[in-house]
Amino acid sequence: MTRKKEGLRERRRRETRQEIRAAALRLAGEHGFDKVTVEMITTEADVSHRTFFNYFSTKEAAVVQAPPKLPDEEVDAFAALGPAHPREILADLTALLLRDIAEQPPRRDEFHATFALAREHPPVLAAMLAGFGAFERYLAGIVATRTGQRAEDEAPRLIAALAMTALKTGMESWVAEDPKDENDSPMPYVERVMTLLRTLLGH
Amino acid sequence: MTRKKEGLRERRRRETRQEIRAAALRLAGEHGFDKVTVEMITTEADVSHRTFFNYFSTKEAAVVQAPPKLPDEEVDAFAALGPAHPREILADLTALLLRDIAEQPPRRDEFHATFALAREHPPVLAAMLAGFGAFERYLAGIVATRTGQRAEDEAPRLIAALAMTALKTGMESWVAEDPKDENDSPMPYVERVMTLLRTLLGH
DNA sequence: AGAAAACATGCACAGAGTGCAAGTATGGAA
DNA sequence: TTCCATACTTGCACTCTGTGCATGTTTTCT
Repeated sequence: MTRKKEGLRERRRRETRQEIRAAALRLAGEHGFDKVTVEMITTEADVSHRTFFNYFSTKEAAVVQAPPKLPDEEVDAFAALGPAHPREILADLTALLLRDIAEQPPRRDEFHATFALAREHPPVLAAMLAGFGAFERYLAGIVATRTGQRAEDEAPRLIAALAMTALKTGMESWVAEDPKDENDSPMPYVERVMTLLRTLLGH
Repeated sequence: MTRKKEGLRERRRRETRQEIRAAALRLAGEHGFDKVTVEMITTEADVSHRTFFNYFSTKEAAVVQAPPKLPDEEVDAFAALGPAHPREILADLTALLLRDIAEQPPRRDEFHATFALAREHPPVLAAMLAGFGAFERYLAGIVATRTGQRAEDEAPRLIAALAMTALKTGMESWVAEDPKDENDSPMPYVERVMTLLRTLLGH
C-alpha cells in the first residue's frame, strides 16, 4: 500500500535518467536534434557513452516521454467493472486516463520541447508515435481483460484507439496553446476533445 | 486526363524500387529484420549500397508501405463539398478512402509481411506509424480546406484521426485474417469497423 | 563484514546513413 | 542522327549510432 522506500540506487538512477533527458532536450533545442551527437549529450550530462545507452536504447528515446504506467489498483478496479456497453467502457477508460493525468501532471515545458522536436524531425515523431502505439495496445489489453475478450479482438482495439485519439488530440492542443498560467493542465483540453468526440459521432 | 506516357526512366525507377522492396521483405522474412544488413539487400537486388539509400532513406522504409497519394480530382471534389456537420464530413472522408482502396487494392502478401515485421521489430513499427501519422496530417489538411479552417484546428485533426483509426483497425483485422480467397480486399473490414464505430459512439 | 547483485565505464567493432565526385544512361532539341 | 543537359548509379571515405564484452566500483542484503 505505502510506496516502497526508494533505495539510494533507485534514486540515483532516476536522477541520472532525468539529467540525460534534460541535457538532450537542452542541446536539441539549441542546435537541432540531428546536429546533436550522443557524445555531446554524454559530455553535458557527465556520463559515459555506454551509460547513455544503458538508459535509452536510442537517441530519440532520450527526448520523448515514456508512456505512463497506470497504477495497478486503478487498472484492477476498471477491469472488475466487467462487461458493459462499449460507450460506457470508453467513458470509464477516458475517466481513468484523466484521473492519471490529474495525479501525475506532465511537465508542460518538456512536453512542449518534445512536440516541437517531433514536428521538425521525423525520427523523433516516429519514436513518439511508437510510444503512443505501445500504450494503445496496453490499453486494449486492459479493456479485453474487462470484457473477457482477447486483446487482438476488434472492439477492445477500437475502444483503446478512440481513447488514445482523444488523449493525443487533447494533448496536442494543450501544448500548442500559450501557457495561461504556471500550473495549467492538459485535463480540460482532453475533456473538451471527449465532448467534441461525442457531439461529433454521438447522438 | 490520360496518364502521361511513362518514360523508360520512370519505369526502371519503379521496377528498381519494387525489386529492392521485394528483396528486403524476402530476406527479412527469412532471417529476421535485424539480422538483415543493407548490404545483403543490395546484393540480392543487385544494386549498390548508395543506390539503396537513393530509394529509401532508412532500412525500415524499405519494408513499410508508403502512404497512398489520393487522386487530386477526388480530393478537390471532396473539398468542394464545403462545410457540413462533422459527422457528414467524416462519412465523406471514409467513403473517399474506401473508394481509393477499391481502386488501388493493396497487396495482401506484402501487407501481411510488413505487419508481421512490425509486430516483432519496434523500429519497423515506428516507421509504419510515422507513415500513418503523416497521412493523418495530410487528411487533416484536406478536411481543413473543405471547412475553411486551419489544419492545426481541433475539428479537422479529430475527424482525420477518426478516419485513420477506422482505416488502421480495419486493415489490421484484414491482415490478421486468413486469406479466404485470392482476390480479397480490406474494404469490408474497414466498412465493418466504421459501422462498429457508429454503433459504439453513435446514437 | 563480506558476498552477491546492480551498475558504470572503456574498448573495440559492425552497421546505418551522408557528402562528394566521377561515370553512365536517358530525354529532348536541333 | 547528333549532341547536350539532366537524371541516375556507383564507389569512396567518413561520421555516428548502437552492441558485446571485460573490468572495476558501488549498493544491498544477510
